[in-house]
Amino acid sequence: MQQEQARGERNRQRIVEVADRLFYEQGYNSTSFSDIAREAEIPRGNFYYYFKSKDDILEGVIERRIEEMREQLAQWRQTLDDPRERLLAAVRMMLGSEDSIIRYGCPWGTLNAELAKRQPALQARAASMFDVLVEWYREQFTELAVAEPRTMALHLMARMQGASMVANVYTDRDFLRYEINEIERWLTGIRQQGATR
Amino acid sequence: MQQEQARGERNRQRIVEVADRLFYEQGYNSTSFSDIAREAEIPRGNFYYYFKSKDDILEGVIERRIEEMREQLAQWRQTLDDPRERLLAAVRMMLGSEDSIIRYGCPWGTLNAELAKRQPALQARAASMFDVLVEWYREQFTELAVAEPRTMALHLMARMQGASMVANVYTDRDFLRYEINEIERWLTGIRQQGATR
DNA sequence: GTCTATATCTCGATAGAC
DNA sequence: GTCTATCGAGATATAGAC
Repeated sequence: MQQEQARGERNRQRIVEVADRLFYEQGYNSTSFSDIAREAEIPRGNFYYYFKSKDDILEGVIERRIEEMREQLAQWRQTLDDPRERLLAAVRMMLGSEDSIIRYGCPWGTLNAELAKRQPALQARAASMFDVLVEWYREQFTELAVAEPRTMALHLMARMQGASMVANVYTDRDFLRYEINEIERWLTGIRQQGATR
Repeated sequence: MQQEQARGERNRQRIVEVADRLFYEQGYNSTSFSDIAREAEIPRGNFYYYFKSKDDILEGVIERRIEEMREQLAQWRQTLDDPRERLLAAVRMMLGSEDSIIRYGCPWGTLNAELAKRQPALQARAASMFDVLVEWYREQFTELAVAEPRTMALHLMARMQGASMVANVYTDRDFLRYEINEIERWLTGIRQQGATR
């Protein structure tokens, strides 16, 4: 946990890495231990030494995704002075994931949508991934002195989710780029205290 | 098929109705024959008399959804003269499904997102549900003499999908209403040949 | 046409040898 | 700590009596 890495810590980490990818590409409920075991090259039975259940692996995946996002957000906050530029950087991030978004949708949105159906407790945990990003958006809108920064943050999320969803349904890269461009135009045009107008 | 309804046609129809609801509330892969059999009060074994596989039931569900949507769209086309009013009617339809959208997301979007992961052939069929609506949107935008009507249609779909997704993730009825209102404002403000401006 | 019984498979999870 | 063997439940699908 501290300076010296536990013997099994690497295995645990590898399980989470593989599960993260497979939960995204296949969905949570459609990914079995066998799938993860095969790709992580770790016997099925060993999983229960590192995690007490499949839900527990999901917990690890969510924590991992949150941590990665926090680091990315902290970096943008440090390197970019203008909150508007920070928001634009977050939107443009989607361009770097074009291929996977078109094939599998947004990793956060699709995970939440799947869990919302029958696993509300797990979905609530998955929603915390959204929280990290929404809260960061809200901070940037607040710095921009925009009215209702929280609502603006949710609106930005909705625009990105909608773009990902439709691009995924139609496997349409051009539309994804069009929508990203439109979101950029919207952000660029926002005036202080001008709300959405 | 024609005037006289086949003996088993009612059972077939009931299976599709129940499956339609359960695929929405639970997801396609997480809904079993037992689930459908229980609620439709039809023994598991009988399913294979009416459908040759689970995929075949999904096919029936998709056809049913498409048929219902076509009827709704035809009605709006008949009763509303202004294409802008028709689009607004389609957007406001979401208000009538608030509760279910917040709980389970958009029935079309979540089904497509689920199938896109590992069942591309089925997803392509599910995308045809989107086609019906997108094509109808496109026709209305064309009548409005807006530039790039097909892109506008996809954009409208994306706005609605994004609103549903975020409202679902946060179980946030107020945000769904806010987004619907914003979409209405956007549609109302569209000028001919003015594109998105 | 309708239903019961069941085959075959895979799932998440556990027991226990080493 | 690591691995094999296996459990009980539940999945889709089928066989065949009525």
